[in-house]
Amino acid sequence: MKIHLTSTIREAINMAQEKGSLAVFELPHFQVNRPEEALFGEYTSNIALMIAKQAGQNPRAVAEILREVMLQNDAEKQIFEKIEVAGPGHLNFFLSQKTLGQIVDTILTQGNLYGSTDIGRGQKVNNEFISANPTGPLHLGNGRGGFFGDTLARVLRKAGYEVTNEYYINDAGEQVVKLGHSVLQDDEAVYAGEYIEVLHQELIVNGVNQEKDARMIGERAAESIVRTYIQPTLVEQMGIYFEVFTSEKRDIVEQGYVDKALVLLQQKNLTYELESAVWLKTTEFGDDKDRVLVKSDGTRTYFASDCGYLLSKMERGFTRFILTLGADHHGYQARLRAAAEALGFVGRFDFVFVQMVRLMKDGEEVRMSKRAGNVVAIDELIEKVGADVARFFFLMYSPDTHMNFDLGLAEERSQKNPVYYAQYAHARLSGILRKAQSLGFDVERGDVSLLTHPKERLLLAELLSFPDLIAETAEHYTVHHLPQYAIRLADRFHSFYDACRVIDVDQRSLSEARLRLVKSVILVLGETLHLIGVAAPESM
RNA sequence: GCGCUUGUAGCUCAGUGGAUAGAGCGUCUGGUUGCGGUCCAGAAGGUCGCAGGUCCGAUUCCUGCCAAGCGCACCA
Repeated sequence: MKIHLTSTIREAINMAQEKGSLAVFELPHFQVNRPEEALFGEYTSNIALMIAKQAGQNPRAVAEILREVMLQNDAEKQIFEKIEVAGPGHLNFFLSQKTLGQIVDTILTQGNLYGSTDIGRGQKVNNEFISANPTGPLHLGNGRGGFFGDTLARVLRKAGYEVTNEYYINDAGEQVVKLGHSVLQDDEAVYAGEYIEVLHQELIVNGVNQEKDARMIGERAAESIVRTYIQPTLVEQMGIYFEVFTSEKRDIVEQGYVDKALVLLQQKNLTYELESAVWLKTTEFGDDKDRVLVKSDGTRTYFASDCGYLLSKMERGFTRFILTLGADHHGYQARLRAAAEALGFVGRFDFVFVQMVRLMKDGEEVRMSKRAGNVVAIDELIEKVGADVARFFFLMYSPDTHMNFDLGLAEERSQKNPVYYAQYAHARLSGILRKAQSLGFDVERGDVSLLTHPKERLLLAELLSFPDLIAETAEHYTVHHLPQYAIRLADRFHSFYDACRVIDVDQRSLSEARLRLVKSVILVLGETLHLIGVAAPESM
């Protein structure tokens, strides 16, 4: 609708210019704002003001001119009920009953596909997220990034992108050696927690061969952690599916990607030797200092592995990389971007940084976890508050916010939690439909032009904005707008429900119109909950 | 010292170059014996961190400062 209105305005401006009532100028970029509660339509706030500035005319006069032309154009289409000029030169658009009613037909025809677009058609997106070191259970930050990446993938797919969810396992570096020492429980141990105890028992005490090499032990422990903690948590608790798990050791190093990347960068003359180390000229691509690829002792850095990994992604034909990282990794952005460019990647490379989550209880931060040692494991939180609550709660907030998750509140007030509010609306809607069907109402044929109540119009306007929500989220990764939309839609529905009786045997035709609206809301709310990744229950 | 992120209602957080800055929770008042009360309507509560700048207009953009979190390796 946003785009539709924009083009309608554009058309009006052109016509006014042709008639000479507006000066000719280059049309600035402008947007039409979202539906506003007080109005049942949409409005643009600054177009007339912007034009007035360009054309050197009075803002209110410009708004009047636009209004006249648009009303003329609209005579046949009947998109608007009225257009008014208000304030310092704002145009308010009130959508017609016809336009609003059509949305129900559209939704019921398109079903789950309502809101889908093809803006991403032909684009292969690599969506890498979590990629936690295989040195312990997933923590809260991993959980937040995981939910984010997963829902982002769902939205991108709905917008027509071909998305590959990918998890990178850093199983070749020093972290694995540290893990090995930890499992051996020798002087160089760094990780602690119940899971280390378990691994110590399995691999050392009950180990078949008395292997003491830290790297060997670490590699075995890492495999075990991925298999017994990380993957079950992802699949069973978090509901996240990855198409690809890439092992640094097996898929990158042993497949020769690091070597290939080094050769390629050398051929491009983007490396140099200094103090017997090999450096990549990342400063030529915006980094603030060059980075070492091969250390003076001849071993490769982690960054060299990253270059190999980027090369492997490039060979798989992606046109866009999305990399969701913990905020503590923001320092890598410049060098990874530089590396991709140096290797010849020409697509879009987006970074999302997820800020840390502080778990609060009784006003104090909860730092320790029985299972995971000095961090809190995501599956422990899910066991406490449930997967739907954890997921919805994390997704509600922008990744930029340093969020405080109040555990006490989530546990005690679970009935008041927004996720239940949205789910309850879905259950209630479903209940209405069931009842209507059992009473023999025709839920297919209602005349939507009867939906003229203010609460009905507000609900319709909300449904109307769903496709914009999908498009915006796919473009700007504003995933947190989805839970907010679910809450707002549920809110509009409850308000409508309170004011408008749906099932009424004395007003059959009105009931049938409202039942079609109810069906539309079920579809859109259900789809929103599905994208968020929580249940859309038909009863609770 | 440099960099990234953040600073909006009592709390957790949305939002925006424009008309009276929003939601949930909490507080207060009312409604609802009716399609599922896990509901609805309303009220109170804000110098949008501080100070400058750009602009007709800044909470939004720019600069500086203050505060919080996180980074600044030939570690991963």
